[in-house]
Amino acid sequence: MFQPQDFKKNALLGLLPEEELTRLMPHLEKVTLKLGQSLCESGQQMSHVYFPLDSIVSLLCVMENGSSTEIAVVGHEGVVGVSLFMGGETTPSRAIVQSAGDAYRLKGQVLKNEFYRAGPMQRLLLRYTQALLTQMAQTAVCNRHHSVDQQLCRWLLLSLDRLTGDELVMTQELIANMLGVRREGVTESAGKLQKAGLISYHRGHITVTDRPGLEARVCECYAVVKREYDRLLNHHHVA
Amino acid sequence: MFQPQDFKKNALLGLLPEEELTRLMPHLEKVTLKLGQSLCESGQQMSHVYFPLDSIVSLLCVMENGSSTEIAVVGHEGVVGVSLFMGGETTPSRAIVQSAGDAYRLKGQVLKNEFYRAGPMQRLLLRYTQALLTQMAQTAVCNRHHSVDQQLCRWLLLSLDRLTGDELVMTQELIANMLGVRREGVTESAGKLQKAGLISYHRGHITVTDRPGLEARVCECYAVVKREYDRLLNHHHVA
DNA sequence: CGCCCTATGTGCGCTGGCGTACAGAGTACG
DNA sequence: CGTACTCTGTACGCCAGCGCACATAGGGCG
Repeated sequence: MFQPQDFKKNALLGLLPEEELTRLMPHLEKVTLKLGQSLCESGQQMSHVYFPLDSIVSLLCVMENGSSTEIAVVGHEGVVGVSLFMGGETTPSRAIVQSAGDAYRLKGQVLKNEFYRAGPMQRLLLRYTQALLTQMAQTAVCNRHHSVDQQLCRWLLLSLDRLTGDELVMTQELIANMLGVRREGVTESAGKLQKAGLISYHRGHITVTDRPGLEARVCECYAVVKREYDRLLNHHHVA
Repeated sequence: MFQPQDFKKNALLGLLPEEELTRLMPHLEKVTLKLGQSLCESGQQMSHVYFPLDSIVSLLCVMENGSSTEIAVVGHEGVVGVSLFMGGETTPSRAIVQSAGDAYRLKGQVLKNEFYRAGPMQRLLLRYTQALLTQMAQTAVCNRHHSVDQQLCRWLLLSLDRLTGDELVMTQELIANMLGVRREGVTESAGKLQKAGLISYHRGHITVTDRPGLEARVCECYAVVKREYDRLLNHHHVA
């Protein structure tokens, strides 16, 4: 069954001109990503790149002692595996599925062939990579200067933007791993948000009940990143 | 006077095949960068990209309240202005000269023309951008998990790698701005390093006297980044 | 139903880094 | 040569987040 609108659930695929998308379609393979699944271990070569539809993937930087920090998050607006077309083939970071869902994947070689045509796909992927750069930079600043409270808000909003509903399936333990803080710290911050009536959660399920409230409480980092994504990835730029 | 070896002080230019370098030469303009000079303000379009020779440029993320954090550092191994060829034209970060010295610069349009030939220059710049990604990611983790002591070591080593001598012209105040910490924190950490005999400093001049000592004390972040730069930017990859 | 495992809540002492304030010491410059 | 400014040292209280320990509670599953 031919479903063009299905591809377009991913913003990058959706921004491709018809010609490019048609060329790629035969190679796009739909897969379901499970919570916690690893798409890429540190330093490992990826066989495919992934275009999430309703799934969310976290890029993590893991340290020798095992503690980790999320450096960026990828959802339907992006692609996992930029190192393949950037030429490095591998990266020192891990890619973990943070929210289960579907994605299209493409064999690395197919993507590279398309990329090296130096057409719309290349321009699009490079713009996306720049957005990713901004996200990482802002994450670095946020880690330095902002409280766990604010970072939790940022994280929730970033996730929400990449989901269809308003519920996240995610334990506080996992959030703590993402943010690189203690689980107890997340418990405390989440408790505040719940008391303030912004979210309600229960054993691994978080429901955002007052998104504007979250936005009022989040640090500027969220808006900076969002603005940059909007600027870099809209239809004006893909002639 | 024709001085091919001069260009090659910058690793990226040095890795270019003769043909590409020859094509660019007429457009490469040598400039002297002064300490504290701004090459790019947040959100501003750059007219040129800069290939540092013996100068060092810091990429900073500035926040609304004015406090800032260095997210990456660029020296003779790289180029300032990746957003020009990545397609975004601007970035939300600032580029400030951290150590005075020379650089070659290239008009934005000339670089883009070369980039869109999709030849060795493009591959090289993309590999460099990936290295930059790694540096930012590692900076984010380091900000989260490591002490000011360790971060100061990392910062000193990163700077040292990009200088010819073993002396940095840099006040503790400026270092604090880079690391996004208090000036007093830097004073304290630098004092420890001096007592340990690793560095000696005096009113804006820091001399590294025991580099192996610094390397023994630095966190893993330094090595991760260095390894990735070495891997991505060596002559094997530019066929 | 009862057991166990997982998720969350809470409390405690500790410490690193913050904000602030101020004191000495170099250095530039009139 | 003296003054003004910059750079560095030090001290104090404060607090966010850490590490640890342990208490509850929900849910799955035999």
